[in-house]
Amino acid sequence: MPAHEQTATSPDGAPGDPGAPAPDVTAEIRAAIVRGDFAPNQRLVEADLSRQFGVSRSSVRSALFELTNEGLVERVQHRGARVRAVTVAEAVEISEVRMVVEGLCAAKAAERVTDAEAAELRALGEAMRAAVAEGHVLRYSELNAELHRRIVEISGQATAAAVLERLRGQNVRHRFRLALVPGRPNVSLVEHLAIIEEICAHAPEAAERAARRHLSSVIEALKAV
Amino acid sequence: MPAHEQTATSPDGAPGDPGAPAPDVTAEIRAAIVRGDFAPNQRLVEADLSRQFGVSRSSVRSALFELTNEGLVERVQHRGARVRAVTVAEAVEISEVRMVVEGLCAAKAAERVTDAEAAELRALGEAMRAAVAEGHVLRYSELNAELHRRIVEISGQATAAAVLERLRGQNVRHRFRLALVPGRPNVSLVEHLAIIEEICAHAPEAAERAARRHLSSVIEALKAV
DNA sequence: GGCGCCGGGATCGTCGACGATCCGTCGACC
DNA sequence: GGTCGACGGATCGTCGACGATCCCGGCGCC
Repeated sequence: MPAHEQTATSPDGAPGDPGAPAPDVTAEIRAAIVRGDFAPNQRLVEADLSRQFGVSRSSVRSALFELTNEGLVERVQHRGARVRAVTVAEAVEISEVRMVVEGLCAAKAAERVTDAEAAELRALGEAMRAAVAEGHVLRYSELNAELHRRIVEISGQATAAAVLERLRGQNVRHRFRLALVPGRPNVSLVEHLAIIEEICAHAPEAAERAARRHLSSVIEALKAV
Repeated sequence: MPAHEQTATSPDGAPGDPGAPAPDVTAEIRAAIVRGDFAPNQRLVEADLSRQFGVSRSSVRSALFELTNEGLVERVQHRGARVRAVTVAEAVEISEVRMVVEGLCAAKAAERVTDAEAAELRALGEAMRAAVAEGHVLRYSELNAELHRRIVEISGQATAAAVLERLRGQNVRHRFRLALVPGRPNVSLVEHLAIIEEICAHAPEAAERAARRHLSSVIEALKAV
């Protein structure tokens, strides 16, 4: 029955199976934007996307709303949606907010971290060190995201987590570019290790300072590009 | 032609004028929640709201989505929406995030504030002082919101502004209760004046500390209730 | 020749109906 | 008597169609 297989991810003109649990169009469009299939400032016409993904216009519409308040899409009344182009200035602003909120999370994490979690963080740090040593930029980037995510998790701040989640999605593009700057991973690594150490030492204020120092360095690097 | 007039605000069973520019249902529901017409945890059934406000279910649906990511409404797949009840613990979390973000804004405002804006802030401070002296709690509360908003505006941080806007909406209820604590306005007033002074003195770090001190005090007051 | 007005096309906002999913309840079986 | 499974009501998610709004181009007028 190979002929019956259906590529749920392929955006062809499939008739759309009414029985299927509606594959998440939001996720698909988001992925397409992050991946670069939809260029910045490209218009996103509801009817087109509707045909392209094989779902109704309502679904596309709702997806575009969701992506709008994730900050990936811009909408103007009666004038449609387009992929949001995040300028460097905006990326800096976003990172500034991230700086203070992640600082808060680092402080809270330092207060609440358990021994098991501390060990986990240290293991992450070692993995990052290894990735940098071996020049695995992509791997390092993943671990980076993982570390930030894990710290927020340990902090137990649901509100901050939601805020950061949204902010982070907006400058995936700039983040990419940043990881490729020569020498950048080394600087970044040291800062990350410092954050880990302060959290494991249950030093809230020092952890906050370390987190802010790190993001501050990210901001400088952003400005330099 | 007085008979043709239509009370756009009255949520009766009017047939709904298709020519009308669709009064913003989102705003109406939001107002109803903030005002207390819809109690916390009350179920918000799309069909009911649809009849109640005289718009189609799709419009109500879209409004509920918007309110959901403003944090005023909770939604569960296939199980409907209800008014979100913000616990004290959540209100504290929200205020903690506000603390660091408003701290950032205060610092940026201190860097960018012009003389005209400084004068405006000082005038606001005086108005607040007068309101407290005369016991105008409501007036003070309004000026309070105005001050915070203005500082963010001066800071020029659009991202931070958006984040704060959303956070602020979520604990309107708790904010109300707080203003009524005896002696609270006096404490709050002093802190506000300190923020204003540091901003006007172009002292970013001091301004950030003052803003954090203020929010920190708000958090303590929240916990005490 | 430049400016303002007006139609055509494209696109969005709104609507009511259909199918799918979930919860509560009743009945049967162990 | 307790537990499991099936039925029914309620509610949500999705769909395609209609009307409204906006931009773009051509035409007339100054």
